[in-house]
Amino acid sequence: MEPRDKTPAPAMGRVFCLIYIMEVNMSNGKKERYEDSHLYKVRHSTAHIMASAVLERFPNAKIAIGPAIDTGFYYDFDLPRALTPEDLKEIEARMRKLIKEHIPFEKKVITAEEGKQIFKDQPYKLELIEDLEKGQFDEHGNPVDEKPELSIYSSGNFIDLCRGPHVADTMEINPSAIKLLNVAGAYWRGDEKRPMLQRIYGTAWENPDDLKAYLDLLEEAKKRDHRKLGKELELFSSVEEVGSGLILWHPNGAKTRKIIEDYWRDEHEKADYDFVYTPHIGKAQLWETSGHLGFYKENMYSPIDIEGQEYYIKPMNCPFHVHIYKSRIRSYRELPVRFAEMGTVYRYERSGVLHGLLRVRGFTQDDAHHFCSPEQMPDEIDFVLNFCLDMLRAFGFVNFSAYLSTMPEKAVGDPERWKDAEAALEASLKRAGIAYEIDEGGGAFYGPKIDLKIKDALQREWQLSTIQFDFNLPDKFDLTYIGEDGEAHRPYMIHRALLGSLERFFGVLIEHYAGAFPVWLMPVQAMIIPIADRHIPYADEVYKKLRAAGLRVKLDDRSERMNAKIRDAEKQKIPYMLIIGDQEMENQQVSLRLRSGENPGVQSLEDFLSRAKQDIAAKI
RNA sequence: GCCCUCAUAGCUCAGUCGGUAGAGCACGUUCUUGGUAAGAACGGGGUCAUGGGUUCAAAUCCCAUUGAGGGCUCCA
Repeated sequence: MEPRDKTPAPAMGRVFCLIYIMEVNMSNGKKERYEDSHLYKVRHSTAHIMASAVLERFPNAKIAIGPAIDTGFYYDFDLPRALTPEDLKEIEARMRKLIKEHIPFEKKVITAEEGKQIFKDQPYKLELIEDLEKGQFDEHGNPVDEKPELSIYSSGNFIDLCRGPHVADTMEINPSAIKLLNVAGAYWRGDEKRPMLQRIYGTAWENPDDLKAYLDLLEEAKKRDHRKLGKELELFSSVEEVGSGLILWHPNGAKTRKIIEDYWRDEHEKADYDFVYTPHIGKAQLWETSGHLGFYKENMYSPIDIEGQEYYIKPMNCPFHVHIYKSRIRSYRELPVRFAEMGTVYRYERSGVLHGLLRVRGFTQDDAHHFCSPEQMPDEIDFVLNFCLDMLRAFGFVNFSAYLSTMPEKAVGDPERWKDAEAALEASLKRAGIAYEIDEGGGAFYGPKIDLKIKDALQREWQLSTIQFDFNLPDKFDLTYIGEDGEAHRPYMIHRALLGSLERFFGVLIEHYAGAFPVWLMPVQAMIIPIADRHIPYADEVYKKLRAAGLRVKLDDRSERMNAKIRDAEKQKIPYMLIIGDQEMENQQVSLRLRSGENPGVQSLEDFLSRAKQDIAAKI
């Protein structure tokens, strides 16, 4: 099956942070851990300065925690009223003023008693002290082994319970390299049952140039936002009347989706997958057996009554594929069996988590289930991992990393099989040369897994693919194959999604290419632009020839100026513009302009076609 | 689901102190027939998200609902 912890909604993954800094380059060319870097101290210290500024403005504010994060820092406050953008400006101005006062940061080790006295008006700090006193949790609520030393840092009038480290003095903070970004709600200690605090996010860098580079990157990310481009390029929409998290694919998006699906199908065909189709609903009993009603019910929609029987809309495809496997006796000779399906599933997601194409309620997984013998398992993993990487590479993703999640405390299945499976997964990752981290105990209860992450053009990481073992469903559905020995054996089952879901994959694709997809994926590949009406008959001839040659081409015969037509085509990111005027008509040529603004110029139709075909074949 | 913010023409947005609406783009018509990123004129288009309330009067103030955005939580 594909229980809850496999696939959050649309697609196995989430956006990680914008720039994921693991290491920082130092002036001597060496690298150091981010947590040990000066920048980390700068950010953490800037968070304190911010808290100090907030307390000046709201003397009764209750302060919670304020760590450095990958691209800056935040601090959580309990305030008498909601913060406004004006407040942020004001706070930021005060911070600059404070920084320029060259305030030193001073550390002092204290006892819990002293701490309780110092923070007697700060309930959140008192709670932290009590937890630290018990030696159980650090300031982020993470469990700790030893009873830690309590320390406070003071900077000017501001005192905070803090482990540090900090800069020695605000001189080390460049007041022109900080900026407050936004306010958001955040639960105290991330617990939705506890009070909602106001979190101020800010960013801080070593110098104004770095700050500017970061803000530019945020700008660039905004420009690439798939929701914005989806509207501009008429790729998809979702409307209130239909329902949130439900996607309408418009003709342009549908065209690209079909190309993706066709390619996917061809590759699976070549790789010995068998395609299957399965229904959108299934009886309650099916989901009872699979365990979904036990473990996944909160993500499933209410049942439908059909002649007194309960049916559920499918949140996953696995039980259906399992039944196809089960439809007759299987021999070891036909293993591995691979069933693939673009399966559309529906999952309940809380309204607040929905996000464009990246987190939706109805989506199509590029799903498949492999059934193999234990002996075949290492090869099968190798195969599926490489198949996955090739698939992603075809769409222009070349940087990968992975998480390998191993057996959790609560797990089904024989620990020996877990070990085998984990070893096979790890060996495959090594052979494929993928950098991976091990998430110890992070596997699903039914099997270990590999989650693959890709890096996009802005170096943002996205998790799309997942390859998972399942020791649960073969047992639940009593799957067998007849071995050489004539006995029934339990097959291994792997499920995998390469693109994740078409919705999410398309969203990532849009952002990766900023809508300017490679030619083979573009809904419209070439726009023919006649300069004057008298060129339309020849332009139409060109149009027909290119269409006949298999190019997706359009003719712009509006009574507009050529410049306007070029502008519109560029805005639609159409790769080739073929301009046709008197010269071209006379010599049976076209004048080629690219969406990059490059102008290869006048050429024969044949030359253009062979160029286009080359680009399409090269997937550029 | 929770906190905050938002919802005005197909799109992007303006609309002051409460006095029943504007721009640009897009669209339509006409003119224009041009050489590598916006030619011109005219025109159509709005129950100001929905439902209540306050008020002589609501796009504007209040409440609820729906949807969206930034986060949190969930997903892991």
